Order: sequence, then structure tokens, then C-alpha cells
Amino acid sequence: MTVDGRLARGERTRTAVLDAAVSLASESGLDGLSLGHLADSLGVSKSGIFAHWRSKEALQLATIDRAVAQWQELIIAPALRAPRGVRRIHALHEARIDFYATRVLPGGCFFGTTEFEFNARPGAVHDRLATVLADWTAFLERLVREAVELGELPAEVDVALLAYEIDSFGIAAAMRSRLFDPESTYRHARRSVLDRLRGLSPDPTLLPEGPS
Amino acid sequence: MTVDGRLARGERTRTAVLDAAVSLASESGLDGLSLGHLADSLGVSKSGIFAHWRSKEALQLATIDRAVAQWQELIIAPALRAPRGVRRIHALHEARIDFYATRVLPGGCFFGTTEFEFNARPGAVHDRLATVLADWTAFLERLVREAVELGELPAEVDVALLAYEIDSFGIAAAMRSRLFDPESTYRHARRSVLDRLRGLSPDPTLLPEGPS
DNA sequence: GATAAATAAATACGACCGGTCGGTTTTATT
DNA sequence: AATAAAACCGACCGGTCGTATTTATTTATC
Repeated sequence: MTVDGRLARGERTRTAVLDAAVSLASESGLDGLSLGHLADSLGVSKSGIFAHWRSKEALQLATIDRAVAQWQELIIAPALRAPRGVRRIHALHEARIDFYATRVLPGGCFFGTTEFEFNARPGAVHDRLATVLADWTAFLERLVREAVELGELPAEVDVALLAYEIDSFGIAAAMRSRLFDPESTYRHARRSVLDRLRGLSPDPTLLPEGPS
Repeated sequence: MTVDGRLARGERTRTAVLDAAVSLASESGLDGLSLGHLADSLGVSKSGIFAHWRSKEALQLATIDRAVAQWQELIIAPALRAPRGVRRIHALHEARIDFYATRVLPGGCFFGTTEFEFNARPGAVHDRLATVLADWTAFLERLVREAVELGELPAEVDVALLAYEIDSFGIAAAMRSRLFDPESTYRHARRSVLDRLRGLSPDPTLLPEGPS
């Protein structure tokens, strides 16, 4: 397998551009993300960036995919290292709040910003975001279902409802933390999920008492 | 008290413009709200609109105030007609979900869209939105505190935390309902608050069993 | 009916937008 | 060493943005 250095260089550039695009879009949205700003923030020319994607929409879609990869790496992967069941659900939520609290992205949450931005605008970007949200929801529900199957949550639990609740606490944290007192926002976001899981679980000792 | 008809007419025009601005901004954000689009959607000239506000930022701030008035009228006022306590909290949340479900605004939620849009952008708009969110939070907490004082919620309840949770379920509904299945989203949003209140209240019969 | 204030329209400006193009540099293959 | 391909650049296009100025049209009050 020979590696074409020209393609490799392009791939590196492409990834670097998309990382910057995710950051910028978390602040200004996918629409506010302009080729000029993106180029300036990377110290390259506008056309040098544009050459990699055939249109702005293609760039937006690629940016979404990159954000998904980042989410997978920084939130989902760490959670999957926790044991199945309520601890994994808790680890996922904690990783998410940490992601917001450590300000990985200047805008806080790429998906919160862009999903609100495009929820009323038809088009390919809307559809891609809808798919991403559906996948994320299915993943959350899978984690909840696993906890039920392990007996760490009662069988009567409404899986989809609990997944909705947990995600809600995360979304609200992303939204409020930049407008409101971040510390109490994060404390509430962590507390709400912890209380919910401990309140439901037949064995609350699986989880810490206080927000870790 | 003599009313100057010229001023009255100006006020009427201004209100009509701001109503359209709230609708447009709920779809495209306060930044995407352009004077040209706004003028077109009202059948007037761009400068005819611009004359009423000295800058786009002034228009954005006025639009926020108008959205607050609309929220006050359609969500807060109806809730205040319910008796104090958990029933009022429930009525508030139901009015909110109804507001989303009946598609009063094409974008779903003005505040969800704009608060995510501006949470990472310093400036007057950010600050105004922060104040609005703080007022809304204080109002929600007041309703929860009243329920505690009435004995309809246990004294140990963390008022700020419960207010956070209730608002989270509303925010998530606004965000998900346009990308995902609206029916299940609204059902989850209603269920989550109802279950939470009934679970906490010493007298669950105050609230209906199923989503109304 | 005259007058002054308020409102609306017309027009234009500079900045920036996404997008195009021809040409240069870097890199791999032959 | 020659050729081809990919990456990258600078200049430029038409269009739209917010903004400003200037002119015309309502409308209330004297």
C-alpha cells in the first residue's frame, strides 16, 4: 500500500480546516461560518479552502461529520470504557458536561447551536442533522435498555422517555452555561441525571452520592 | 388625554414589524433576520423599516422585547390563571408545549434559537438575552417555591434544581420537535414534567394521571 | 387650508458574501 | 529529468448585507 503524499497532505489540510470549522460553527452557526473567516483563522487563502469542497453546503455537511467524529471520540468512547448499565449512562453524561465545562469548543455545543439554527430550514443540512440526532437518540436509548436488561433499572422504565430526560439535561446545560452562571448550571446538569438514575436504580450504590 | 394619531400609527407599524421580526428570527435567528427579508415579508421598503430603528442591533433588541411580551401573553398569563402550586407549574409547561405544538412561530421557539445563536457572542444582544433567561428562571423558581410553601411539594426539594429540570424538558422539546418525530417529542416533554411533579407531590391527585 | 411633524420611499455606498478563474508551487510517478 | 496531478494562491465576479442621505407623502394640529 503506497501512500500518495499529495493526497495525504490534502487530507491533513482538510481535517485541520474542518476542526477550525467545527469551532467556528459552534460560535456562529453553520451559516455564520464564512469561507473568508475560516481562511483567515487558518492563515490560508479563501480559494485554497474552497477548492476542497464543491460548495458551501458540502463544507457544512463535512463539518457536521467532523463534529460527529469529535463527539464520538471525546464523549462516546470514554463512556464505553465504563461498565454497561447505569454507570455507563452516568459516565456519558459526565463526559458531556466535562466537554462543555472545559470549553473544548468556544461556542459550547456544536449540535445545540446548529440543530436550533436549522430546525426550521429545509435542506440537506437539516436532514443530516436530523439523522445525527436520531442516531444519538438511538444510542442513548440503547444504553438505557442495557441498564434495564442488567437489572440496574426497573423493567417498567420507559426507555425512550428516560433517554429524552437525560438528553434534555445536557442540552439545557449547553444553552444556559454561556448566558447564566456556569457553575450552578453544570451542578444542576450533573445532579439531575445522578438523582434520576439513583432514584430509579434498585442498587443506588453503583453510583456516587454527590456529583463527581 | 389627547392621542396623537400620528404617533399611534407609528406604534402600530412598529408592532407589526416586530411581530414579523419575531417570526422570522425564530426561523433564521436574529442575525439571519435581514432588513430586506423583513421588508419583503411586510410589503414595504427596506428603508421604511430602517427608519424606525437606528441600527440593526436596536431592531434586534426591540425584537427580543416583543418576543418577551408574546411569551408573557401566551404562556405566562394563562398559567397564572391556574391555582398556585403544582397545578400552576404544570399549566405553565403545558402552555409552553402547546405553544410549540400549535406552531405559533414557524421556527418553534424564538428564545431557544436566539439564545443558542448568541451564547458565545458578546454584545448587547447577548446581555439582553441573558437578562431574559435570568428573569424566566427566577419566575420558574418562584412558582416552585410557592408550591413548596403550599405543601404541594416537599420542603426538601431543591428549588433551583427542579426549575432547571422543568425548563430542560421544554427546551429539549423545542429543539427536537422540528428534527425528530414531533408527536413523541411532545408526549415525552409533557410526561416528564407530569411524572416529576406527581412523583414529588404528597397529593398527586392535584394533577391528571395522563398527559392532558 | 396652512404648517410642521412623522412616516415612507428612492437611491446609493462600502463591506462582505459565496463562488470562479488562471496560474504557481509542491509532490509523486514515469 | 520529464510529466502529471494535486494543493494552493491572488484577483475578481455578481449579489446582498447594513447603513446613510435625500426626497416625497401622509396626517394632526393651528
